[in-house]
Amino acid sequence: MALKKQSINDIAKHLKVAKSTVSFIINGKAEERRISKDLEKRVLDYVQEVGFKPHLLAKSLATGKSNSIGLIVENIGDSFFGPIALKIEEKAKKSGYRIVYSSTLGNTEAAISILQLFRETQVDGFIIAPPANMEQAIQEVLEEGAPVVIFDRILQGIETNYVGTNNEEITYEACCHLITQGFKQIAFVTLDSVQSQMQERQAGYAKSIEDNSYNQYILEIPYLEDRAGYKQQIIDFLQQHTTVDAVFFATNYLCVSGLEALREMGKSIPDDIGVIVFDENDLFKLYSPPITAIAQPLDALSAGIIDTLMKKITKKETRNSCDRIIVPSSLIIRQSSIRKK
Amino acid sequence: MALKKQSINDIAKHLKVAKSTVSFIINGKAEERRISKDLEKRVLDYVQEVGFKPHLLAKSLATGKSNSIGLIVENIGDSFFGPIALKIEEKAKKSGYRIVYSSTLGNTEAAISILQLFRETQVDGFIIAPPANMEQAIQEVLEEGAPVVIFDRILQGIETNYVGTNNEEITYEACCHLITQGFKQIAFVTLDSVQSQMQERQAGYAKSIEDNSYNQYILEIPYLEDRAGYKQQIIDFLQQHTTVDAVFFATNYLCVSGLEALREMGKSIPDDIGVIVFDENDLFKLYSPPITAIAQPLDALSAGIIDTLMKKITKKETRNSCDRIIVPSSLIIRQSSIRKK
DNA sequence: CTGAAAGCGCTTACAG
DNA sequence: CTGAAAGCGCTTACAG
Repeated sequence: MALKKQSINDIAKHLKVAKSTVSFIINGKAEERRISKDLEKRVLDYVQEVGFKPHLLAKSLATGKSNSIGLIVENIGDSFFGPIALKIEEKAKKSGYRIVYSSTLGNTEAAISILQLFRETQVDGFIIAPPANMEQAIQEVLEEGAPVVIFDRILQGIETNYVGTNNEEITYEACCHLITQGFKQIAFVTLDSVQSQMQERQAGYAKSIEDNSYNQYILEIPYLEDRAGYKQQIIDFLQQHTTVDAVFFATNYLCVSGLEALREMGKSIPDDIGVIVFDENDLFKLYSPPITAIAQPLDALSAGIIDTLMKKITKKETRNSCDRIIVPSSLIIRQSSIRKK
Repeated sequence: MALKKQSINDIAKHLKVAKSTVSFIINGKAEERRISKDLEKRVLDYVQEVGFKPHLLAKSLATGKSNSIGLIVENIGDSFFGPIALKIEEKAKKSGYRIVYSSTLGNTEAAISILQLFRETQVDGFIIAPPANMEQAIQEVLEEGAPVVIFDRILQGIETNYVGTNNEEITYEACCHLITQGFKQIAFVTLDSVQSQMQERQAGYAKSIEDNSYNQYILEIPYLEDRAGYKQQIIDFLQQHTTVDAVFFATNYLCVSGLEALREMGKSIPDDIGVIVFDENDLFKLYSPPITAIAQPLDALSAGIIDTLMKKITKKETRNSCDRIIVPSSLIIRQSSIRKK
């Protein structure tokens, strides 16, 4: 039953044909190479019989293609990156590509070494949600000619494909919604981060506040691997700014900690304080009261990502064409941001 | 700046030494091979200068090792599998291994084809949360001598390493807790699945009910890719069994749908109905009221998984030794299962 | 102390 | 219509 692994060589020997012939037949080039139907069938039958599996590594070495894509996200366990990784994988599979993934946890050095590793293993393309300061490392990859698609956040100064959402506009819209509801002292809780998506969200917030000549209350928290730490900083901040009557959380996990903080402080939503969060998940939907959330279109994003990458991988497009795809998010208004009359 | 890719051959030529010598030096075997410090330095310096990166695919082909591990989970976007994948990745990285992952979405055929693909790409080992009927496919992998660790659910009849939790005991404990609190008509909402972990959980439930001569109310739902469908089935079930006063949800996503169902039905927790869920996440912790949950020890599980696999990969242990590691979960009692006096 | 050579399993011009 | 040969980039006995 358990036959020893067969190589293309073994097959060729057994059948007394050249291994090049076997190779052509296996790869469906029998016709093109004008190999006789007879021989083709003999080879195919035997291949079937011994359960021959080509050695993909060897194939990759010979062809220079690995049929794999390197996916670098911040945290595969996160409620944004996890589901999007799943969708990317599904779509990649349809094109015959597999995914090699890794989480950076926001650490630039980790991200760079992952990138190196992926380069060394000859992935055919990269999908990256880059932490700060990865410009140069990614530039090197680009110079080697490998296609890369950046998503979620963009990097200044490097020419590559990008898929993201309308962070600034949708945040502006969300904050205006709060203002319309009568909230006046709106805080913005974000990461201490130069990442573009965070900056854009903050810009949207700032604009809405300025439009109405209100005050800005901004809490910037350093990225922590241990999320428990966020809660205390949010509590401290809210205790310092007691007039704040609404909070916009710029990421899902900041909001999770924020909800814990508000609960611990005994604040009631939305009576004491209104809440909106960027990103959507089960928790926000089912929380009491349900939390108004900005939902990114995971399907459209992942489709944009994989389609762009595939186009670059297969078409060998002219180097300088870079796609920028912006898919709009939607504001899902729930009780947490509705002022009772 | 952008130097063309150097191979070991280019280096050897440039330095006018044999490529074997370069290879030995790069792999730190200079001493062992008694290569002169002088030559070693010359080579190392040049390697540094041109930024040589070894071609890992070629290396793998030559050595037969890929330094990669295939990880097959049910759903990378899930609140159990996502975080555990992250931890596995972190630990694997420390041992110099990278992870190639894929989600099965509970589909056996998908799982088998993933397994095939991973075999063809010569991963050094497998970590699998198998759907039903994968025994044979996994058996074939084992016969090739590749180490595999099964987790979350076990497969009957195949001899391999397994890491899991004490599903039956902890479910029994959780149900007894409900009973102690005075709940008498306890329902068990589970998947229509032969997977061992689901069976074990159900056995724990059944035992607790039998111990007290109560009635069993069991709802078995087929695994759906679209989780929205669960909610209606739970509503229907509860409407048929109006005497049910507590529900045990056997997976996190069943509970998410269950909470939606209860909300839609206007049932109040725990006054109308008590709730316990297998698996822990932010939602359960922050729900109103907080949901009593069984928390699997993600750190211990992932450590068990990766340690076992590494042991098998590196030590080339005698084939027949199979580790079975059971790490106990803990019951986190919260308001959803506490009867008000 | 160092190098020439065979080999890992495949592909693909090239020649007949 | 089919095969011999070189090559992908590395490792590792083996020989000197």
